[in-house]
Amino acid sequence: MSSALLADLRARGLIFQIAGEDDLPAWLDGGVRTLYCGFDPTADSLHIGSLVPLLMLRRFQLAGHKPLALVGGATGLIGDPSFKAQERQLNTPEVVSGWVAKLQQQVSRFIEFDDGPVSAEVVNNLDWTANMDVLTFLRDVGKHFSVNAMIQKESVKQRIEREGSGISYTEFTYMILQSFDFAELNKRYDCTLQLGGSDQWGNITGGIDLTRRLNGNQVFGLTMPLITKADGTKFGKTESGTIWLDAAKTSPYAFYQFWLGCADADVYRFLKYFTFLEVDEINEIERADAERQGRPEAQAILAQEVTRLVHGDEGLAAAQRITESLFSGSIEDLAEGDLAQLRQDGLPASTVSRADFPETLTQMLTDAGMAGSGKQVKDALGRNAVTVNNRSLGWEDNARVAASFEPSEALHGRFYLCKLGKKKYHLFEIGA
RNA sequence: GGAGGGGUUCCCGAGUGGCCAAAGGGAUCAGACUGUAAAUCUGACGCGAAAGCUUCGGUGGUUCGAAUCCACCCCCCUCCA
Repeated sequence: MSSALLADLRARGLIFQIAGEDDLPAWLDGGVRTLYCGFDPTADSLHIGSLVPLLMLRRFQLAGHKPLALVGGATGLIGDPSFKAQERQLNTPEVVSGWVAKLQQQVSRFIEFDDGPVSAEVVNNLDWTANMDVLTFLRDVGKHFSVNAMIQKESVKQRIEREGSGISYTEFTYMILQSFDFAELNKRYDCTLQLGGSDQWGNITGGIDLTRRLNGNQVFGLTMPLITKADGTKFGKTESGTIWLDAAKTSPYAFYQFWLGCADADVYRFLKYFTFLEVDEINEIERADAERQGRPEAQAILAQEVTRLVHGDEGLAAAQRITESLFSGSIEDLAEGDLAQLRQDGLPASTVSRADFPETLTQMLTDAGMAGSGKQVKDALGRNAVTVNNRSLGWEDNARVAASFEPSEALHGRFYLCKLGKKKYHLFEIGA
């Protein structure tokens, strides 16, 4: 039943370390097991960094195990110091609980809740920590931890040893809290496996030790590799910031574009990490791409698969509609309804009335969010990198805003598709 | 509580009285080349169309002139007690 799962995960490169490696395959094969992975509320949405663990829960579920998604209502109040260079700012309980509610909803999209014995559940560690008093915590939980061992953990080492940083007692306690979660889930749900990113190894093994001491049970841990990019830059961030899972924060279109822009050197690896396509299938794609000249197909497949997983068929369709019209089609062919639809679909857009035109294009495009400052627009104009409905504008047009948005050039009387550089589009809807 | 080190533009990091909007690197943006790639090369990179305006932890002061000197304050780190 499940050593096949481990083999698949290994083939995908999704396994970094396993605690209890010798016994885990047999344990998984022996029946329905409950496993969990935690997600701390550090923002009002998860970002794509959480995608691998989320899909991992689903992979286990598909293989016949019961996943628990833990949203850290308690741990989110403390802050995980693991491999963080600096102490983090505490968020207020109100803010955190608001985030918890959002994450619970988000997490739920990736796992199946109505699936018999392997039905997923969402749990919150605030449930078993909120009412625990300090003395009980210190006596029943803290007593099992050796500070000597804790300060040896790689995850907090730089905070303890490196000059220029430090760690508060609060954050130092995080590991104990997370360990307690595992022991508690073991007791409540018979949970015997914890998943996490490789940065969670220290916290996971802490939980394994505590579970053994508190409950006398052997439990397992599995970590996934840190997602890296071939060029060494951080995965999941772009020029415009974090790629969120929330459609309101990162539109399906932007999300789709993110994956489409994936480097050749990364794309096949990412297909294995982020999709449910079979490894053989992915290898086949890679071979086909290698034989073909020019543009590989893998990015399009990756973008399609992941966007569908996160935003559903509708979100994917919207993203592809926009992409198609901007990069392949010609904008003159777009029907009036299509343009309105693009706006609906999440193409950056704004409505301006002629009476409110600013003095300069630099102002107008900066206001629209197309550039961070007028200087950037100036630079782009100077290189003929700005177009409005396919007509290129130059620096000399800067003060001629109205002339740049000639009524006679409007699409369907009111739309102007403005492009800055090669990829940045903005739809202006201009009324009288 | 004591001693010492430090806080510079997104990040790292130079800069100890004018030549400093502040070296260098990274990141980012734009152009060429391309595949809406990569690598490479070029330009931009506090704000502003410009005139000009605002920055070097904070507040005051010295000076014709301060990121640089002085005073006080805040924050961080290390060691000692």
